[in-house]
Amino acid sequence: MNYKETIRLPRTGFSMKGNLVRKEPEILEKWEKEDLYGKIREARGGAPRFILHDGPPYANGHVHIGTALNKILKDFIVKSHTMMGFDSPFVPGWDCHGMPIEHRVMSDQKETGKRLGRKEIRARCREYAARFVNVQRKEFRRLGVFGEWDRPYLTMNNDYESGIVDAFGKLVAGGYVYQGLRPIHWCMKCGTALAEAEVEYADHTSPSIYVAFRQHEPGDWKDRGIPEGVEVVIWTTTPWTLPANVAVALHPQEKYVLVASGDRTFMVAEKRVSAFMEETGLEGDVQGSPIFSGADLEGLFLEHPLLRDKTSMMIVAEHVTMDDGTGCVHTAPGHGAEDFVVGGVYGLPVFSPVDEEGRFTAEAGDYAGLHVFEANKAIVADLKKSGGLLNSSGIVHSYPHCWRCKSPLIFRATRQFFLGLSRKNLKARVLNMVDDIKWHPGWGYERMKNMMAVRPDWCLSRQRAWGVALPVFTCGECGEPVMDVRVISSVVELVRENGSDAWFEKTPEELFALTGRKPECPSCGSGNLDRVDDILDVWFDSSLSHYNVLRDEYGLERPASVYLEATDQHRGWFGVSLITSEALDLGKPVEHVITHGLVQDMNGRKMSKSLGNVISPLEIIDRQGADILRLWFAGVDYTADFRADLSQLDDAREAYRKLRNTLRFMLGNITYLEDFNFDPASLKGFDRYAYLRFRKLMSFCLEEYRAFQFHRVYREIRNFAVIDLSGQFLDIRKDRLYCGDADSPEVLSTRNLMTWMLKNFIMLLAPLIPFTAEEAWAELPEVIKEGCESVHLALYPRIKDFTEAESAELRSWEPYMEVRRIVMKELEAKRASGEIGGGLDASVALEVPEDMVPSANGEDWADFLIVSGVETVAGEDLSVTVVKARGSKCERCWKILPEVGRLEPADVCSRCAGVLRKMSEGGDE
RNA sequence: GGGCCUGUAGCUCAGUUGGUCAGAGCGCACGCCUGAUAAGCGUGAGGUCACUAGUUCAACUCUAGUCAGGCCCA
Repeated sequence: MNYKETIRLPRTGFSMKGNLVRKEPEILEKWEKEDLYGKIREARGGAPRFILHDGPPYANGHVHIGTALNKILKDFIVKSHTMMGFDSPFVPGWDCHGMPIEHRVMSDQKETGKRLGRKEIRARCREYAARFVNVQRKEFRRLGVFGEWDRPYLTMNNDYESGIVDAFGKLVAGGYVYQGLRPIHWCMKCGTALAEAEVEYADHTSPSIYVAFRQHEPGDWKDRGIPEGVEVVIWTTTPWTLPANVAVALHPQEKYVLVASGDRTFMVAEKRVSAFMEETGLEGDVQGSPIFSGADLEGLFLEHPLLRDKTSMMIVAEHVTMDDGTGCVHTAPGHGAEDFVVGGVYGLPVFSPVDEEGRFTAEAGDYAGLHVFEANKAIVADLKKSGGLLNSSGIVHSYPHCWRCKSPLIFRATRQFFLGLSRKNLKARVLNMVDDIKWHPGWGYERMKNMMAVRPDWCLSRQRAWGVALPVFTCGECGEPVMDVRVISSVVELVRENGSDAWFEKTPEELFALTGRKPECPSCGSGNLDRVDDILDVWFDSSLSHYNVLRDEYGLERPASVYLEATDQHRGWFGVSLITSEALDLGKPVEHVITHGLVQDMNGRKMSKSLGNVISPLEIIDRQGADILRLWFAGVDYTADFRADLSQLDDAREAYRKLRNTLRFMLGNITYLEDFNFDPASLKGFDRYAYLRFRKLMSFCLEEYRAFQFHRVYREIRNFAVIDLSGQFLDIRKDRLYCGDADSPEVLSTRNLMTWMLKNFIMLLAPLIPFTAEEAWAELPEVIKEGCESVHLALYPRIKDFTEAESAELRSWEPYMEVRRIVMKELEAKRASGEIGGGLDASVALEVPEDMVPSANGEDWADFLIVSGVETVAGEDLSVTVVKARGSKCERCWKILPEVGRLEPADVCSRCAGVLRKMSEGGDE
């Protein structure tokens, strides 16, 4: 007879196939329709706060794998902490200003051939940024990330811009802001500064000259053992920068030698001697001694080759190479980026006597009025006359050009506004703040300390259009900067009402009129002020998110609990945020800073379109679903760089399938649950083991969620599903759940235990795979959901630590599990020899220690081993004998037992006969 | 060149303060089951812990260096 109808097979609407691509959008829609996020906020109102403050991604392009990883990790934290009982709001943000967007807009404009004004450019940039905020918002939501998507913070919003101006005013008032010179790429034809992204490199023919510098104060040189009359030789391709020369840089460790040629003696790097003599055509002898290192010469002075009243200092710098030139590098801080940096170290003046059109100013003496490239000839001629010129030729090399007009660029020092890190001991204060923040992983501390310590003053001004206007003036008479705190305060209001555009629409008179005054230069008293039309560095924008966003208006407060960004943000957002927070005297902006690695391809290379190795998260979502992507990310240790390969996605999918099937099986079995009444104390046998194991899993996972170690959560959950549930508990308990007496305490307590585990298991999964967890939650009977309509509203239970007795109890299972392993091997051996098929074909004879004879730690031995029968005897050594089970197969539970055939009905075992009898009496099922 | 980081089975990860720590899951191979079935169960084969040299009675675990790779600077 077929007894299938008399057993409780799993039944559930939770399908085996995920169908995530179809289901996830439906769940998303439901969440939004029912305002789940709002309900979570409401439910956690008044709970302890846990604020993850979002570092703003750039509003350009689609979400790529790196931004997806970042937001998903953030979501893991927010969701897990929400379920741990914290009020954990998430306000996403976007960085909207800056070069990349302006560059895109300008490129589009270049194609149309139209030249746009600033107002138009800004409007188009705003439109562009807004478009991609919308694109990315939709994509982030689709990833299952919860947050205030309808009320994000945008750095281009009036409030935010206004806050930037406000903060800038406070920094001015605090004395942190100063004007100084700094060399930048400059297009003489367009008369504008260029950002790095606007520079194109192309071949260009430049002069190539070798110039000898004479000793200044030869006595000082002699004191260091250098003969009088030795000349130091430099090589340059920009003769016109020689008037701005203030130093000659040597490499500190490289060797420098003397070369006697005719009646002169030159000094060059040992490694460059032959190239130097070959190119200049000079003949001479390299002297074996003396030999100097660059460091030996530091601090000596040379005569300036062109300007009689100036000198040039001997300095050392690591950027000096032995690849070209003489190893002695002409240094003009006004005309080179590296020169500027090393000049800063020595406190050298930034001299740059060149105007916007590339003509020398009066400061250049005889060269005044000459265009710099024309001046090359005059300078070469003068050097020749003075004897300083050793050789002059030409060189074709890669040279920076303007992306717009294609003409060659120069480096030119311009007046810029800086945040002085040495003002009021700011850097030291920030370094102290670093001590006060917790860094995850711990080495983030060292990295931040080291980076902050060598950080130069922060150049805040940019000669661009798309950003927040720098609210300052310069005096038209004396040229001094005018940073008027009262005007800035008024501009704060102006910008709050009208955005930063308003600055550009008003004259200095109008701007001063906001304070009821007339323009006046505090230095010279002139009323003739020029509005500075620079914008602020975009890093300044994002650095102020703590100031603009961690406040009531967003339902947040400072300090935030956590910042979480990729490791490149140590110098970036983390660093600049600390600086402004300290400079504004606000204390630390955050308690914990977490960093994750960058996503690379399988070979550790950066993903880029040109390499064709890009993995798109959107494609994965479209084909597999967001939960698969999330599970993939959950499995990796994000503290290291993440080498992403599509093959790993197969593993994530496999893990998902296993988790899903395990959920499905349990859901299918609790269909028969009537009352949820879970009492751990009433559990018996193997149920106790499963219970203790699950408790251990829970406390482990909650601890790891607290420590932001998601890959450990993932590993434990996955192993638990594979080993403890699928391989052990569910396999062992299948017989009881299917065939046992429905009213028996064994069935009821096992079913309650399983229900309890299932509910908590879904909750553990919820932060990682929020869609699937929600889908499973919906299948749970109302009685056990305790009124939570969504799993994301549920709270993790408090899990008690193990008592000594419980630890001992769990340990007491080890020998039994060992017996089980050995029996499995024996069963396998019998299977291989064809004696048995399934485990129920077998009966096992065990020789075990005396205390193991009565039962498997309170569990029925046969059930524990999933065989038809077990006989135990006490023995010294463990021994396992597997034989074919004797008796007949019970047609209901499929065990082979001797009593089958002797009862009524004749084809079932005694347990099943009893159950059948009861069923027919009770009439149920 | 500097600061910081990474390198354990094909893949993703465990391996507290040096001594049964060379492990897990997946994948793979082989087999079983057919009442979780485009499921489920079992068994098995895979690593000289990037490399080299030290310290030590003992090193994946400590020290130094090398190689490969990453981020940020220069």
